[in-house]
Amino acid sequence: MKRTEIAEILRQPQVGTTVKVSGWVRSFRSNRFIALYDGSSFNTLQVVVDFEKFEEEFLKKIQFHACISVTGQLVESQGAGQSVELTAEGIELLGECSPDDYHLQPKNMTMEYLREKAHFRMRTQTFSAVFRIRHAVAYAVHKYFNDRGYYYMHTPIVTGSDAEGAGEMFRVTTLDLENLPRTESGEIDFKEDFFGKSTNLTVSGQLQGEIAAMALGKIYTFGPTFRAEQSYTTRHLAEFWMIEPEVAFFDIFDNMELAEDFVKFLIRHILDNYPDDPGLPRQAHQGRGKNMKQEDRRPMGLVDMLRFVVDNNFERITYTEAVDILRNSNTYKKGKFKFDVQWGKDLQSEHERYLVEKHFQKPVVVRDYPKSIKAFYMRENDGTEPGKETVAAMDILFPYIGEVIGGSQREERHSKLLERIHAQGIHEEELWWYLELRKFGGCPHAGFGLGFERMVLFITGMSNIRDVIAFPRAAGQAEF
RNA sequence: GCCCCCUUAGCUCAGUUGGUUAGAGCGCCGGACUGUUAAUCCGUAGGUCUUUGGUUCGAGUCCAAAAGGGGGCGCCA
Repeated sequence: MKRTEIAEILRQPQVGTTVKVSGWVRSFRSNRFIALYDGSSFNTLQVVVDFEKFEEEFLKKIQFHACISVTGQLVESQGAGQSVELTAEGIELLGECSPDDYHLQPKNMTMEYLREKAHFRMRTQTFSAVFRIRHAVAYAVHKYFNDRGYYYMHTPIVTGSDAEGAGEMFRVTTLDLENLPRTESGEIDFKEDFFGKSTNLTVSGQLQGEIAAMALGKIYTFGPTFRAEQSYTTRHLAEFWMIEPEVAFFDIFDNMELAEDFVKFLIRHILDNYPDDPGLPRQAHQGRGKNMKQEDRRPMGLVDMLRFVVDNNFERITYTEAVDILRNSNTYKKGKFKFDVQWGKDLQSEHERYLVEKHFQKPVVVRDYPKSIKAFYMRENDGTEPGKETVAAMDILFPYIGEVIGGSQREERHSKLLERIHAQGIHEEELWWYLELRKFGGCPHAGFGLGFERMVLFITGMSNIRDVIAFPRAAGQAEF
């Protein structure tokens, strides 16, 4: 007999029919009621067992997270809590799960404990919900761009450029580390390496994305990204997924509009299509308050906060305005910021959090940052005071998770770009192709990067980014 | 890279100013019950207090180092 997924049974219960379901045991109550889930739904199907029909020894093996197949008749439930249930006629034990040495238990376990048991944590209600939502957000990303005529580009994972402008890179090599080939002058001879040159894992698909935008007009990338930073925070990973749209003829304002609309679409997609799933992460989200300092607690429930973000316009300010707001704040005047606020210095997390959580109490888009603190490819703004040059960069700051998007209008003027490449000590030969884009049929364009896991973190209300990716890679951590 | 915190039963935790035999809840195991919703009730077992070294008459408790974990900062998405 062919098995039916639990989601299908719950969606359109055919009372009176005989069905076969397969799944894992979430609980076995009263030696009579099995709560069975198979991943197709957030909900379980109640299987009713007449214990006199089965061997006692057999029923004892139906334990927490054991895997079984059940054949039986769907009937209307006599109990409260579910409308239909399955009367078990035959049960097949597919996989035992002895609680003696099994890692999980039907009780609250800490996120830290489950992180160490990543091969089982998706079986919990919280993590299965998180990964269903993760899927849904990924789907929404593609839907959003596809519906608007964007093309999905696959940019390379291995890059020969070490000037992508976004942090430390992981080296990719097939050289024998015990016996490195050397040039006459004693340096490592990368001509002997697999690609005939030094290569790394990508830190951004943006530069190649720009190539595509200069031909296809509107593109986006969505792929793995690698940064070898020693970041020990709840919002950094060494391997994460990033979405990077790049659009020809866009300026910084078009870019901000796209970013806001896009992010709201993602959240709305989850609110509209997954009304059940946010439930458990929401509990996690509110429960986390227990060990938190008062000032760090979230005042709103998760769904309320998601609605709030979707229903309000993001606040838009310039970097210069942000500095003014911060310097005029009571927090600043009382000397309560750890770091000084000064035009020309980058905003610190505490400053961003003040703007978002205290001052505006909604997502904030900050633009026009000082040229000196931003990447070489960002377009220099016209008409700024000498010494106060800015670039058309923008960051979108969210409550609790900070920067979720970073983007800019790109410098499309060849001479300006070359100037900045030189000023930052980058070898222009590295970027010859990037420079040529400005020489031959270039145009104004803009784009941004959205940290996928940060978005999922925000939407699920989880508190550590390592809990929204199945197998987190971070400094000192690559198990599973 | 810098700073802080944690490590006691399978899990989550308590353990007073250093003082006899280290406790609880849940889980496991055994039993009872059988229309339950993390079922309930009764009972049993379960600990080299992360490791190493030190202080002390005496260390789960104090000190130092190591290992593992968590958090903050920086870097950013």
